[in-house]
Amino acid sequence: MNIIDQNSIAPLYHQLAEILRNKIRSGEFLPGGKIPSERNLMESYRLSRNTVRQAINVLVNEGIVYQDHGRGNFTIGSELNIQYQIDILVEHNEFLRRVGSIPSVQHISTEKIIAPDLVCKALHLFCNEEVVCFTKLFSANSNPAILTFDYLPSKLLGEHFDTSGGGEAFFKLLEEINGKRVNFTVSDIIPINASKDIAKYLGLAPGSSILLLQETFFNPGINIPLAFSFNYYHPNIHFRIVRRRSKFLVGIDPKKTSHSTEEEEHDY
Amino acid sequence: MNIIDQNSIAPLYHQLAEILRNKIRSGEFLPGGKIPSERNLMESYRLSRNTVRQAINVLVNEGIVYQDHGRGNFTIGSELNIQYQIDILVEHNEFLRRVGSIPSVQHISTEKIIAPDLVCKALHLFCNEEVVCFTKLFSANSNPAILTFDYLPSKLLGEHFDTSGGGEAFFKLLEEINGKRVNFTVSDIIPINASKDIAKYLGLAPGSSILLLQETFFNPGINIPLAFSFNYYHPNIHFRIVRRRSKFLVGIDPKKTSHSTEEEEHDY
DNA sequence: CAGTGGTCTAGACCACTGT
DNA sequence: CAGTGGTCTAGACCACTGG
Repeated sequence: MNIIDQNSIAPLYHQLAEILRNKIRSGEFLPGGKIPSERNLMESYRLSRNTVRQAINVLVNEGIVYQDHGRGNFTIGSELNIQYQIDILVEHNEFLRRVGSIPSVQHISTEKIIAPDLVCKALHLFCNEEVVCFTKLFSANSNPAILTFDYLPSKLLGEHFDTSGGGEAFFKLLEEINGKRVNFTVSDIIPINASKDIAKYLGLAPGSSILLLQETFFNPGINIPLAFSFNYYHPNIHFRIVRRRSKFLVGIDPKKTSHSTEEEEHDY
Repeated sequence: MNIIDQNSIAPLYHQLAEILRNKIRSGEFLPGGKIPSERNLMESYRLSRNTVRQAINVLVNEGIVYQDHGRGNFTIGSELNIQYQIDILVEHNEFLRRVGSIPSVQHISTEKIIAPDLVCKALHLFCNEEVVCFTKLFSANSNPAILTFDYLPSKLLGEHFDTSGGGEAFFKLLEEINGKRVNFTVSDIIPINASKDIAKYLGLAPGSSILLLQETFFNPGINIPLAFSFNYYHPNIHFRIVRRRSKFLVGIDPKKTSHSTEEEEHDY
């Protein structure tokens, strides 16, 4: 699929991003190497410059391409490949797949319980409200990778209660129930020592240092938390971040606001 | 500064982003509230729609604005404010300032040492190469927040060796020396138990669970690591991530490639 | 239905890089 | 200098939301 389909539902910039992404993954564009110039891509795919740039922007945000003014656009070197990209919302299975693993999910339990304090607070519930907790273990190549506890208020679940619910992404369940698309989540990354139970599931020694991701799911009408998750990560899953430097000050009360129409470039 | 300066060095979209950002911070745009529509902003600031969208895109990427098709653009609710945004590269001081703290830096030491193994590997050095290690403690409101160890190969430093180098951002030093702009870094987030030394600097009990950020600095000609840092974070510094859901499949070898010009929308 | 964001085009000029 | 990415405009049409 190296052709843009003008009639596809998928936007052109997305199709082009997909094409370029595949060429990077397949090695057709060498790691650290140059990709065709934007004007070149315009002609090759019969797209406007803005659309080409939009596509490349997607790849830049994914951390697999970088741009160098006056020189060109380049792929990121192979040793810098993302391990766990944390600023785009896709399900755990997809993440594991992306780092080259064969993912699998084991459904451990589905229980109605009184919401733990933290969950209560995160979901704006009353003290003794009931939630359903889905417990799952995601594995990569049969090795335990992520242990998840997903909490959903019983009142939202209604008649949907279903003890199976195995490999499904939590998103999908949320959307079936809620009718609304979950379009973002907010997570805190917290370092903890694994409890005996958690360590057992992840195949670690009790007390091992691991990462806990506390995630709250929101629907488009924000400020209304829908659900909450604890995600415990096996140390083999690396959280890797590409931080790009923004060219201009991303400021809060700049120190020098005295000059009226001063340019704002700072080197942070 | 609510006016766009057409003659400023700063791009128009950046100026508009700054204006909107300030209105969000000041509370002029209520938390969770709607901001003016894009067409409205076009008129108010005499900008084209694309430029307005580019500005808003900056804020979306910063996690302080979200977009809702057909409804409008909204600010993120106050309780969701970013604690530590990890996908834009600014110096630690600026981060601390952004979460409402008064930052300060204590320069602890500058030493020439033989590169530790991890540093050697990260910087592609020979086994016994010499590096300079800058140790600093960043505080927020006088409370210890981040302990950093910055490593730079001696051969890059040349005559610049300077035992002071206190509060300067590591970036700036790198750029002075290297002449090139550091434009991104790659970091791994690792959970550890604080050693006695580290715990002491951060005012914690030895063995406390904390986050370690191992960061490698690259210059635009990528694949050439310039420098390396260990950053130990006090648990009071929260790492918070906003994950947005991408509307389209961000795919690897999609399972269904059978259909020739099939649309690619999937719900991950 | 009117109003909103989402996508796209065609064309322009600027700033930076390397030869 | 030619070639590259960076910014910007003016205008168009689509898709989604809500009354």
